[in-house]
Amino acid sequence: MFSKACEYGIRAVIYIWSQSKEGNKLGVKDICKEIDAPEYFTAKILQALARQNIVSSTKGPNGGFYIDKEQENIHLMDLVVAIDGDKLFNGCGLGLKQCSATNPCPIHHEYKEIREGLARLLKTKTLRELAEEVSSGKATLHSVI
Amino acid sequence: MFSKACEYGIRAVIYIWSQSKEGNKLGVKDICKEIDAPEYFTAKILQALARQNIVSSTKGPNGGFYIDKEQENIHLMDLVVAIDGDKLFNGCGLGLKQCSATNPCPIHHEYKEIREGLARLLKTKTLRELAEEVSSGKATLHSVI
DNA sequence: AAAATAAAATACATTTTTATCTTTTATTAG
DNA sequence: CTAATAAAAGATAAAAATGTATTTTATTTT
Ligand code: FES
Ligand code: FES
Repeated sequence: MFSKACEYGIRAVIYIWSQSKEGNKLGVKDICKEIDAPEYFTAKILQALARQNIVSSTKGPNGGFYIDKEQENIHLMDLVVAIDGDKLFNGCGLGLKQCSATNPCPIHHEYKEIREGLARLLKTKTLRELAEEVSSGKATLHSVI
Repeated sequence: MFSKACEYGIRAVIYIWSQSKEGNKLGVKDICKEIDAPEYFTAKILQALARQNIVSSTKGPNGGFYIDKEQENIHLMDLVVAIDGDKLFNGCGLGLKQCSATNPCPIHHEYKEIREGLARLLKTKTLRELAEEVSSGKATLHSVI
């Protein structure tokens, strides 16, 4: 469904959110240890997200990634689109060049429902809510194998 | 969502179904022209599907791909799993090593619904139904750009 | 039996995704 | 100001997905 980059990105950002209290910043190493993701690869993803203003970062001692006031109303959808683009939400399930109701593929109507259900989920959930689930212990960002 | 291989495979098999009347067989070239898919790549996919008994084939003159009596009750789900596996239907949306209700990721409950909705769709639809949509002109297997 | 046909198998090539390592730049602490 | 720190940027590499071409095998027609 989502790319690996997107999975790591979501987990990383939720973790940053869950730890982002008054100016507290997190280093890539810490993040990746917590969410069980490859360090250099995840760093690239976070850098791209910082460029797109989904998260904030500063260099130097006590530097790291954090959440800014302006980023407080970001939805999961924004994050996913920033990494994977919007093909998943517009594209045809069977790969036709364009999804269209007037020229539909055989699963268009049903697939559209699924696709829109997913979009609704991602648009509804804020990163704040998801982070809260983790902070409260109701959800986790790494398997406990 | 689905891999390219799976998209081509679904389109190809639906087309074979839509044309499979009394012993009529279809060559890869014809199939790919109709569904606008890369020929050699699609051939591989169809060969794999033939090995897994999702479609039938014979070599030689008048040979090609066709649907056998034994393949008449195949659902779209069988086809998708034969090509892409079942990770999409079991795996965690955020890439945790295992999806589990007792150790859920922050989107587990909602994602599970989406995932199961998709599975329901694929399990409900038979290839016969989908082919009928195409035969009757209600749906198409290639964009009309 | 020979020629023609079309899938099957094999080999190869390209592109995209995922992952790692090194160098540079910005920031802060001392 | 200097040294230490951590992200940013750039270079490489490995793996997987996608795509193409060639050879082999089975089948049928003549
Ligand atoms: S045309 Fe295929 S999903 Fe809309
Ligand atoms: S644990 Fe993530 S979807 Fe179930």
